[in-house]
Parts: sequence; C-alpha cells; structure tokens
Amino acid sequence: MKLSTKGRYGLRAMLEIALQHAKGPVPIHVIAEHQNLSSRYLEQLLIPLKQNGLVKSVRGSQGGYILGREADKITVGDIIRALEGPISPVDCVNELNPDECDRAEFCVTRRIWSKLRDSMNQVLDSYSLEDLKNEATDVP
Amino acid sequence: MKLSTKGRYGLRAMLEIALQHAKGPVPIHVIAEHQNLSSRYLEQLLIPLKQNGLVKSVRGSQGGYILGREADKITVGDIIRALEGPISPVDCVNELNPDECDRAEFCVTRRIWSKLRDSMNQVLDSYSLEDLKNEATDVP
DNA sequence: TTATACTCTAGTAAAACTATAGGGTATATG
DNA sequence: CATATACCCTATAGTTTTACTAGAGTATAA
Repeated sequence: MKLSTKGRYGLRAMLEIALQHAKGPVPIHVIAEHQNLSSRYLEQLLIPLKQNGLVKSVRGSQGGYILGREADKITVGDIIRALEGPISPVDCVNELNPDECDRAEFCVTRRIWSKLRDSMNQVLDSYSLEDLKNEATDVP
Repeated sequence: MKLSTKGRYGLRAMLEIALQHAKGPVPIHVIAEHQNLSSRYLEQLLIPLKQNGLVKSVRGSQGGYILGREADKITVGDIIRALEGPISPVDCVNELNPDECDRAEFCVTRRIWSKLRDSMNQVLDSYSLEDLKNEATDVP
C-alpha cells in the first residue's frame, strides 16, 4: 500500500512548476536540481502528466513546462492517477479496468475495498495544487 | 497503492476461520481448498497472524487454527497491518518506523500523506471480522 | 546557425512479490 | 506406543515491478 517514487516525485515536480509559474516555463533540469532528482528520470514522469493535460511543454530555448490549467483546478488525485493509474487497493474494484473475479457477486471483502478506494480518492482530491502552493509560500 | 496477495489472501483465510469457528480448529488445507490457494503459501501468511495474536494454532491431529480473540475484536485493519506492516502511503509518515527525510519540516506534501494514512486506517478499522461474518451468512 | 530543451525508445540492475520445497516437531487417536 | 495429522521453521527460486540510465532525435528562440 505504498506510493511509488513516480507519484511522490511527480507531485513535487508539479508543485515546483506551480510555484515558478509566474516566471514562465520551468525546464526539467531546474526542477531536478531543486528537488535533487535525476533529470532523466523526471523527464519520463512528465510524459504521462502531459498526456493527461496537467502540464504543457514549451520546446526550444527558454522552454520548459507550465501548468496545463489553473492550479486550483489540479488536484493531488489528478496527479497521482496520471502517474500511477487508477487509485484502488485491488484490481477487482478498479473503475477503469476492473479485473472481475468469479466470486465478485458473493465477495464479502469487495465492498471494503470499494469503500477504501473511495476514501483514498476523496482525500487526494480534496487538495489542489493551489492549496499546496499557499502552504509552501507560508513557510518563512 | 495496491494491496499484495498477502493481505487479500490473509483476510479471506481469517474470514474462513471465523465462519467455521463453531466447528473447532480449521486446518490450513481446508482453507486452501475452499479459497483455492496454495496451502504452502497460506502457511506462511498465518505466521504473522499468529505472532500478532489474531489466530491461535492447535497442533496435532484434529488441529488447525482458531481465532485469537472474538471476531468483533478483530478489524480488517488489524489483519492487513499484521500481514503488510503499517498502513501508510509513504515511509516518512509511517508511525512505527518513520523514515524521516531532511525536508520533513518544510515538506508540504507530508501533511497530505498523513491525512491519507489516517483515512485508510480509519476505513479498514471500521470493519470487524464479525461484520464480514454477518454479511457472508446473509448470502443465500 | 547554434545552444537549449523537449521527445521517443530501449535497456538494465536491484528489489519486491509470489510462491515452492525440504526437513522438522507436537499431539490426538487407536 | 505407533502413527497419521497438522503445525513449524528456513531456504530458495522464478517472475514482475521499480527506478533508473542511456542514446539518438526534434523543435525553437536568440
């Protein structure tokens, strides 16, 4: 029940882009240096974020990444789902690609996993990048 | 953010033991056959469950496993924690064995992981084996 | 024209997961 | 007391996933 580094690094990268939004596109290497990550790895994390419309890329000199939409319209859940796929403790209650098993109808544990799934999504969707931005700038 | 088979199989095994509680100790091979699992693998899952007092073992002929305490005193969270360790989306908010990082003090994302951790534990602790037992016996 | 920065694809080492296997010990029963 | 039953302990092996690393290419501002 752990988040992978994809989700954690990706969220930190998104926050970095959000914080520097005013200054224009943020290049990968800047994020990587700030967050002490491999820029080559970060590069790969930005692909699904772009595909999901959470960031836009600007190529060429002075290029980099900008937010795909306003920070208050991007939730932590959006970011995690883009990077790690549907948030679900088991595949049989995965909404996108349910891996139904024979016993689904009688399965007593299934209901618990559904409830856990909903709760996880609810918590992660209750935070937007804007919220994180505000907290980050509050720090002295 | 997936549960491993340990957690899923373990919960099903515990439910099986709870359901057959009246008939005395339930041998591993019975659980394994009912749930279509490898009994050799199941054997390993029962070790941590026993260490955590969730089941007791009875050796010898007519032996098997019985619940370590009443079904309404065992939550799904107890079972998952016994099998998979502390329920936490990241190690830095793991209560038992916190893997604090340098940035913990300023870390904006940390608060979200705490809230997610609490929510996950709360959901899983809101179901007892007794609840599951009741649902299971309701099925025609 | 050139430096900057994104894009796409492939490969790889390490860790975690999911078992399988062998040899042992305790105990109820006949 | 012999024996079948069933738990107990440790080791290991195959597979998958994770977390990168690397090479070659493309677009664009200056």
